[in-house]
Amino acid sequence: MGVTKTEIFTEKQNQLAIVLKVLAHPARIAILEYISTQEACICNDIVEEVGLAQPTISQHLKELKKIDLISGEIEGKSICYCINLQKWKEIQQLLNSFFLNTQSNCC
Amino acid sequence: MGVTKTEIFTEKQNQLAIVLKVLAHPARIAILEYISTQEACICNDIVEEVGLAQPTISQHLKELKKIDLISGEIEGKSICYCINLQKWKEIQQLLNSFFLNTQSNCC
DNA sequence: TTTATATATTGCAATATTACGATAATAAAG
DNA sequence: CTTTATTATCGTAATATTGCAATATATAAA
Repeated sequence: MGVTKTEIFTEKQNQLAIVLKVLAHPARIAILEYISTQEACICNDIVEEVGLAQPTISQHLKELKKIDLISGEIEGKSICYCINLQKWKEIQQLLNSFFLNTQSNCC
Repeated sequence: MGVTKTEIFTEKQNQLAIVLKVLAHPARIAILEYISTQEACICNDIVEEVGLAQPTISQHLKELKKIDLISGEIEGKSICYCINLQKWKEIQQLLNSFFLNTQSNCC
């Protein structure tokens, strides 16, 4: 089939999976890392930095925006992408509690 | 195309993406959570617990094993699956450093 | 050896993802 | 208004993922 059976899982499990899925691509990891190193907000050279075609980067940015991980503000004719710190920390906590709650207790 | 251009990314970016991809499915999250709640090592009722067909669960377990996140020991006619704590902590650290290094400094 | 139980593998259909060329949309500059 | 630069969208090809029925494999019990 190719479609995930979300209905049999909990809200939390699905949400965590969605967030992880967005993060689970080297290009999107690279984009996030690159944005974070930029002093100013001028983040329109992601295309050159990452090395994928412009439509591909645009698509990846869209996915990051979809879960509110980054936000884009129009700055002249370019757009400034920034990490949404609140969401960032939210995800960090989501992952932390997952890792803390899920521990081995055998073997 | 549909194939990720791994060659243009760093080793770290690719590794992180692979690990996140494995975790990025509600069924695999559910499996890990279920295994962690089991007192003993007898973890062969994952199929009933999660609610997917047996071959599907087997496939998900295979992916978790592929990155060494779980290990399966033969115990009679069933197999005991356990979380690999060392790998678990390794991933946790990998994620932690990613989240610490990647922070917003604009907007 | 036969039967029952548990897990793995194979093969396949449905859907999702990745990447990019072509093109549209938007806004500053001339 | 036209041109230029930047980002978004559309359409499409190649590949990956998800899920399951059918079947294979392996081990314990009878």
